[in-house]
Amino acid sequence: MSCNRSRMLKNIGSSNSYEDGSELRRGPWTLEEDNLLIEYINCHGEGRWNSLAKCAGLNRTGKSCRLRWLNYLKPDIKRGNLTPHEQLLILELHSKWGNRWSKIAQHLPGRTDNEIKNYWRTRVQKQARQLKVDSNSKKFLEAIRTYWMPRLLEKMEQNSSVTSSPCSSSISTLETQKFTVPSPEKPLENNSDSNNSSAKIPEISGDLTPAGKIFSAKSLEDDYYHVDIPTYDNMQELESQDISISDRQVAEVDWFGEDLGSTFWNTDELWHFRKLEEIGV
DNA sequence: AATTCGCGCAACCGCAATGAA
DNA sequence: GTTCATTGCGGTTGCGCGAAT
Repeated sequence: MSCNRSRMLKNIGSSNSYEDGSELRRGPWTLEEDNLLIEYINCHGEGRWNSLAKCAGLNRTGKSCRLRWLNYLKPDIKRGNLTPHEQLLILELHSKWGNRWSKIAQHLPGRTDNEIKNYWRTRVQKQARQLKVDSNSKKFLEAIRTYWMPRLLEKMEQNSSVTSSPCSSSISTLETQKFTVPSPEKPLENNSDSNNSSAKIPEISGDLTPAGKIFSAKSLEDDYYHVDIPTYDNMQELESQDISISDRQVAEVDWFGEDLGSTFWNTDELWHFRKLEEIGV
């Protein structure tokens, strides 16, 4: 929800009472409250949220102040839609750690655990519902690996070719050359044949850029294919590369104008996926 | 034009972990 | 060692908005 939209909310929040009789506010934050919180933290720093709430003149719980600051007001919060790169990272890290939102968020600078959690619930679980499978099931993970991730990599390639950065285009070429996207015509053969390596996310070897390292993957023969989880350090290294800049640029020009979430599974893919289920793959 | 419905997201809640007194 | 306050985390709720009917 945008800041403006937040302020447009008609509900100005309910309230409970403090022991001293003053009102304890709940619900959406007002512009005035935001300003009070920002000014106070700018002067005194964050932490000790309960006393902060009182000293700042906010009739809010410390918890509420902390949440508002961390999820919305903090200066380094990145607003806007998640880039394909970030989405891919979320999918990867979730397959490794599950619902450890805060841990996942640590690897996406500027993104909050709440945002990632919301993304998972609204976008990813929506895909699972469409496929009529549990979002934690092996089948769904397989579908993510087979369809979703290659699409994200395609998107990354498209984005980087638009911006035509030498660095970013080389990265995406490196990745997508080896990443076989099942064609709508022949996905069953590829996916059902365990000896056919074209259905696998292949091992990426050689000298990789930071982005390439992040997404280097082993064969899908493992239940859960391995990815090198980026450390915060190489995320920062990545942030300094052209690829991340171009990602951001693309995001800013409404990359999500096309609803990525709802367009991942076209009719053919859904049909093939259900066929895979029928034959017990 | 009015109503319904689903989605996205900010905010809240409960619980566990941590640390100070 | 115990109690209490604070912090952090994951799950859930509720509301505005826009699309569909």
